[in-house]
Amino acid sequence: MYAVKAMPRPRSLTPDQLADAALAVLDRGGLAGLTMRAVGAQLGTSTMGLYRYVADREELEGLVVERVLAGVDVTPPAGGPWQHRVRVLVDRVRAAVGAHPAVVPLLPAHRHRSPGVLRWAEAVLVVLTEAGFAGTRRVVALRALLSYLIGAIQLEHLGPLAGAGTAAMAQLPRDAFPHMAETARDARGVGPDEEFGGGLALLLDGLARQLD
Amino acid sequence: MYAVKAMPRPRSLTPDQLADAALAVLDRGGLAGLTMRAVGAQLGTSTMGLYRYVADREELEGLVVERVLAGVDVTPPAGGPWQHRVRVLVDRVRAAVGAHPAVVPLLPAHRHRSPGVLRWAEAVLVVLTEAGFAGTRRVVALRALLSYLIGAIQLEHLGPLAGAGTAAMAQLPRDAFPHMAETARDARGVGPDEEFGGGLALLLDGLARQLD
DNA sequence: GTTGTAGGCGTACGGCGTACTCCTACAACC
DNA sequence: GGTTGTAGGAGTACGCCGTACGCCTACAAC
Repeated sequence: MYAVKAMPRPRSLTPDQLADAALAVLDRGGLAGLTMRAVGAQLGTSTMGLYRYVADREELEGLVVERVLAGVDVTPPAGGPWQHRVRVLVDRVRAAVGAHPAVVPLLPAHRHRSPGVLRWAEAVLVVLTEAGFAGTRRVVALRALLSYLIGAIQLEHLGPLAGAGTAAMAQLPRDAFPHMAETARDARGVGPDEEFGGGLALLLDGLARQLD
Repeated sequence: MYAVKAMPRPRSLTPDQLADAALAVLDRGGLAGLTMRAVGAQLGTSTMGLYRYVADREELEGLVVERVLAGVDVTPPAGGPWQHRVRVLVDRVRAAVGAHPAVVPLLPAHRHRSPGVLRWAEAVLVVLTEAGFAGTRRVVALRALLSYLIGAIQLEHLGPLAGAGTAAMAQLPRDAFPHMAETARDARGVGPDEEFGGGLALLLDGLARQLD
């Protein structure tokens, strides 16, 4: 090992500061507003200075996703039936994302390299394992929960049941879309929590049936 | 009604041609390659000529999504138990998207204004209604199926179980992620069809339990 | 023919991500 | 405390992107 001849100038930003700044920009201006220039300005530094910390914009997005997910408590809930414990873990993610809706489009692409997601998944697996799942069933259970979570979050924020889409559906020609029109009218009484929780309950019921 | 004094030059492109060209570009170069210039070149026309047919790039993306979804047969399967009928409808969407994986990132944003999705949803509702679902339950059932479908498709194409993510998970430190490491090893024996079908089966089981 | 409308095309602008170059601050050594 | 080497910081510039705008032209209706 060679002797170190000189140590460079120390870094003036922490990754956390960078992530915070990027998240602030994202919250303020949406995904389209999340540009290298905007984040640089937010930090009071030059645009290109960011590249000392991230390789490219994609990595910056990853930091933002991680920042949002870092707010999720991944300690498995202590007591109660396993369905309740899973639901709590799932709801925590939904709540964290709900606090920063603009990250929703970033989730699918950055999910699989997020340490936060790994820790969360480990917690879910703890609960599932204690409930009696193992092997292929456990694999499928985790993936199904993750699929539903990702999909439902996107539906909720990119096309909410209470949104214009449902209103338009309610006015579809009744002859061509009889059930859609009726269902859209029924949907007016269903809130986002009820919708999300109801779908999750279906999945959990399906899982419970496997344990019999 | 006033007499028409002159009729303009007729259109030289059909929306179908435009959608086909855009889909070809997307299949060839991925989402990043889908640019107005590239689609113009594909059609042998100028870039700006496209704006005679679409208001902006977003509308072009919508055409592509619609084109892919147009390949989905939305006639409800005739016989068999309702679970099977739903599964067939869901699988058709998965197959259509699987033929053009690059559209996956476009699905969430364009789903809610796609006539193809409306027709598909109507078909699912027909089956659900005949199975005995109505009111809020029917609403939640449809949204849950859609959530799972959207989420599972994205997981499948943006972070497949057979991909690098799972391999990396299998090598996680066993002390910090005991269940993840084990589950990742278990996952090596689970194919994409088994994964998708297994998760869907959980949802359908949960729905079946509601009917009792 | 003549006419009026809309299609086709090219130019140009602002904004993006980012490669590259220069200058500078600073920890480690004598 | 001066010297030195390294990496940080800032700025410039380039090649993309989407798209606003204006000119010319093809063509159906009269």
